[in-house]
This record gives sequence, structure tokens and C-alpha cells, in this order.
Amino acid sequence: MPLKADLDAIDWKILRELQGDGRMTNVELSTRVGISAPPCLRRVKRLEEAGIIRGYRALLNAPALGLDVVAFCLIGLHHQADAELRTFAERTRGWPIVRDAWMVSGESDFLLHCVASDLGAFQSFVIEELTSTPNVDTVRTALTIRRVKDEGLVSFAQP
Amino acid sequence: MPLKADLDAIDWKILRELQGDGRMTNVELSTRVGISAPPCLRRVKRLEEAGIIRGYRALLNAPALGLDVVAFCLIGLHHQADAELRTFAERTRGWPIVRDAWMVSGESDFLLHCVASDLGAFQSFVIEELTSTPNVDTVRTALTIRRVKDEGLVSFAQP
DNA sequence: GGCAACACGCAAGAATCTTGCGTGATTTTG
DNA sequence: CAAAATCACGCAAGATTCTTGCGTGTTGCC
Repeated sequence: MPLKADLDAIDWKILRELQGDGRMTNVELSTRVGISAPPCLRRVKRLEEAGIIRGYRALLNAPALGLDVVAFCLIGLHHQADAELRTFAERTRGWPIVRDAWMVSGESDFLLHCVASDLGAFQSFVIEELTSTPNVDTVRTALTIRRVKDEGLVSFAQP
Repeated sequence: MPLKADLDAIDWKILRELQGDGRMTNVELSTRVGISAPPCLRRVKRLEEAGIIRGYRALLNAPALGLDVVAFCLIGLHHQADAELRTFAERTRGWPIVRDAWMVSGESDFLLHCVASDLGAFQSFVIEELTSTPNVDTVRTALTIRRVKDEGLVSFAQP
């Protein structure tokens, strides 16, 4: 199971390319990184098995699917004991509107990335679900106007 | 160019499956959605050409790559005229630490999703880059403790 | 009732994936 | 220092998948 230290320049190129286009064929990938197809495929599989590549995902166009509202919610809880943090985290998994959620430190305890069909749906989620959840203290929302940058998760100033 | 209204149940299944595993072979996908491979591939291509599938991306394991800090920054500007918003948006694209950025409404003007190798790198980004950028008024940061939910962008209570 | 439009499934050729194997380079070991 | 071991590469071939063209059945609309 290779770690960061075991990755060479070709591995980094593979990661960069697959982050840019996760459905690229292996032959295309192999020519881009400068080796032949078989060792390239072996490297990709090793990266997958090591958990460095966590998976692949299609990126969907939310507005085209009738999902016009993307928003972030910052949640502060009254009590931050471990059990209560876990309880709230579990609850986020049951809300389909919440796509990603993070436990954070700072002024808030959780940050929720939400997608809804329209403003009404988002507002009723905030009022009927979020603020009425036990132990929820503060809810601050930030409606997104537009996405300004959209790279992958990981940057590559690395070797 | 099909819109939401033109999608049937099979299209929604395709989107769900590819959001779960963007590198699935077309024959696997076709059996999962219950049609044969050729029409399935035609549907996927139509979804891509319509812009409903925006692309595919490998998901990487940031900690395994030596990127231990994931954080969000909420930025408030002094002046929010269109030109100034564009200027700041452009600037986010030049910062490798910033992976996604959104223009938002609410208490802040921008929300930045950042990934850094360690706390020091993130702190010097905040101090030397962010707060010293002209027109930046407030910077609130939220360091992530752990990811609590990680679905794709789009939910599927849809048909 | 007939016609056009559409999507499906089959089939075949092209491309890709996948595995085994031999070679050469680097590292480890005696 | 030399021999052996390890490793990753590239080639080649069989299996799988992709991709296209075509015929058929269904649906909707004259």
C-alpha cells in the first residue's frame, strides 16, 4: 500500500489526468503520462487499492436538472459533546438536500453543502428541519450566486 | 439538447449510477439500468452533449497525499460592485490552495474551499494572500475536523 | 388507418482491457 | 565487487468492451 512517499512523477501525472477526466481510457492515459498501457493500468489499480483514488464520479449540472438552489449552511450547536456531534452528523445523512457535510472548528460546528429545487424547498428545509432539530443553536445560510472556481479536490504543486 | 423534462426513469438511473461510479463500463451500466449496451451508450452521450453530465472526476484521498488541512473561508469585501466581485473571483483562480469558490449572498461575499499540506501553509495563505488582498474586509475561517457526509452533487428524490 | 419519429436490440468490426512473459535497470546481499 | 533478487517496463495475445449500422416494434399524429 504505497503512501505519498512512494509516488513518482508518473503517478502524480496519472492523478492529475484522472482528476481532470476520470473516464479517460487507459491507452489515452498511458500516452499522456508517457508509458505504455499495461504498466499504466497497473499503476492506476495500485492507486485505487491503496485508497489514494477513492473513486470516480460523474459531475452533474444541477440547474439543468431543475435544481436551482445551491447553498451552504453553518450550524452551531448548543452542546458539543462527542455524542451530540455524532447525533447531528448522523442526522445530516438522512437529509437528501444535504450533499456534503463537514464537522468544523471555528464559529460554527458544522458546514452543510445543500442543493434544492427552488428557494421554497430550501427555506422549508431550513425552517422545518434544521432549526427545529434538537440542540441546534444557530443557523447561518449563504445562498450561492455562482460558482467561481471548480477544480478537483487536490492541487498539484507536488513533484 | 434534452432538458429535465425530457429525462425518463432510465436516464435518472444512469445519472445515479454514474454519480456513484463514474468509471463503470457501459455494459455494467446497461445491465444495472435494464437496457442493452448500445442504447445505454447513446443515452450517456446524449446526457454528456446536453451538458447534464459535466464531466468525470477521480476522487482523491487528500490526507494520503500529504494534504492534511481542509478548510473553508468566508470572505467579505468592502465594495461589492460588479467589477470588484469579478476581480476577486479572478484572483481565487490563481490560488492553488483554493479548490472551489462560490460567490454567495448573506453575511459574506465569497466562500472558498481550501486544501493545504499543513496548518502553516494554510495560515500563511490566509495572512499573506487573503487578508492582504485589496478590498478584502473580513475573513472567517472554518477548519474541517472530518467529513461527515459525501454524496454527489445531486440528489435523487426525482422520478 | 397510415405514416413519421423514435428507441430498442442484434450483430460485427474496431478499440480497449487484461494477463503472462521476457528484458533491462536498480538495489540488496554475500 | 560481483551475484542475486527485485522491480517496472514493454510486447503480444486472448477476452472484453466499445461503437456503428441496421431491422423491428411502439408511440403519436395526421
